Amino acid sequence: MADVKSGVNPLFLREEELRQGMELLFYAYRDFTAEADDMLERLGFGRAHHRVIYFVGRNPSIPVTELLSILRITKQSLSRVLGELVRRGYITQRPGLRDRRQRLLELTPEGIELERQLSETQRQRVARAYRHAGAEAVEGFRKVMLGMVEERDRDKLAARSADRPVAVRR
Amino acid sequence: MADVKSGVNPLFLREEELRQGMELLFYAYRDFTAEADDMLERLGFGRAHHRVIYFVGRNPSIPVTELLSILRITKQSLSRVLGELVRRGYITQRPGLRDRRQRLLELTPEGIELERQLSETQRQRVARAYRHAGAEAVEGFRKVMLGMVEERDRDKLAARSADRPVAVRR
DNA sequence: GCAGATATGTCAACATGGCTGACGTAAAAT
DNA sequence: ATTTTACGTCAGCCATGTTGACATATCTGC
Repeated sequence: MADVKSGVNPLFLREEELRQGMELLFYAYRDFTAEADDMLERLGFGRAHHRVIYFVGRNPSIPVTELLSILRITKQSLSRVLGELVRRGYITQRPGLRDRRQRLLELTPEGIELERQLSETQRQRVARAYRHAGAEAVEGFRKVMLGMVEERDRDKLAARSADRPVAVRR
Repeated sequence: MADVKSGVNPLFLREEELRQGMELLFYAYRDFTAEADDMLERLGFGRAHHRVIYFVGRNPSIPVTELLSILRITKQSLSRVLGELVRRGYITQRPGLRDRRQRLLELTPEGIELERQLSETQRQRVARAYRHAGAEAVEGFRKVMLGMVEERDRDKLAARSADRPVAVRR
């Protein structure tokens, strides 16, 4: 009775369902990044620069180590792109007050403007998808996506929907 | 009365909501790929090899051009990884019957086994996220993700959930 | 049947962005 | 006083993306 063709096989359906989810991740990420990549190329930057600009803009005064733990790359890889962004005037570094070993990162006004432009198409893409799918679907999207993320990063992300400061840095 | 702190500003909330969605994409993709990348490295392959193996396994007898249109890379980039996979016995090529210019790609038994191993952790991650979020959330996830994908690829993906062959190739 | 388009492959050269390992300095923590 | 931490830097390697040019086989349209 293992009738594969009729789809009564729950294992087959499950596998198919999971593969569809995997593919959605691939396709969505592919298209999510494509437009910003074009813009970056015209500026002589790459996707790595965008990630740094994005997360510095999102976490003003972030120390280097924390940025590394978000990006999950080595400090050498980061310092290459970070150095360019600092030299070209998009990011500034200042020593931490409590811990003067730290270099706290901030976007300059130019950095803020660049971040805004770069993320604009991406925000629009997400906005469009949210609008078409509806509020309930968005809740489901968040739940599932959060479940894909490593546990140690979940709180940080889940907190984002609340209307309160997520972290306090001085 | 533009009280930013109290969150009554709908623009602020919307922006925050969208940025959270963007970050979910980044974090989920980062963690979705990490485990398989480790396994690939041990085999002397990279993520690009995985993508090729995955989509060839998913679309048996796929011609090269179609694979290129899925991956959105140049044929030179593809031919490098594809060549290695063919040489190392994970993929076979055979001429198309209707169009003998085509090289239709198939996984060998070794390729099927490798694909299974590589995707196993990813399937588990998706399965876990689906299980914890529930069926309704999964529907929402699908809707939103589909809305992020370029329109021309949506049909192909949406059809996947149905229990019928998606394409017929000979 | 010929001309042009298409599917594929290949070569050379280059850029981006990962990685490792080694080493150095300043400041904090014990 | 020593060790640990935060950060930076140098040199070099590898994977994977790019462009442009060119070759071959085959298909399609007139």
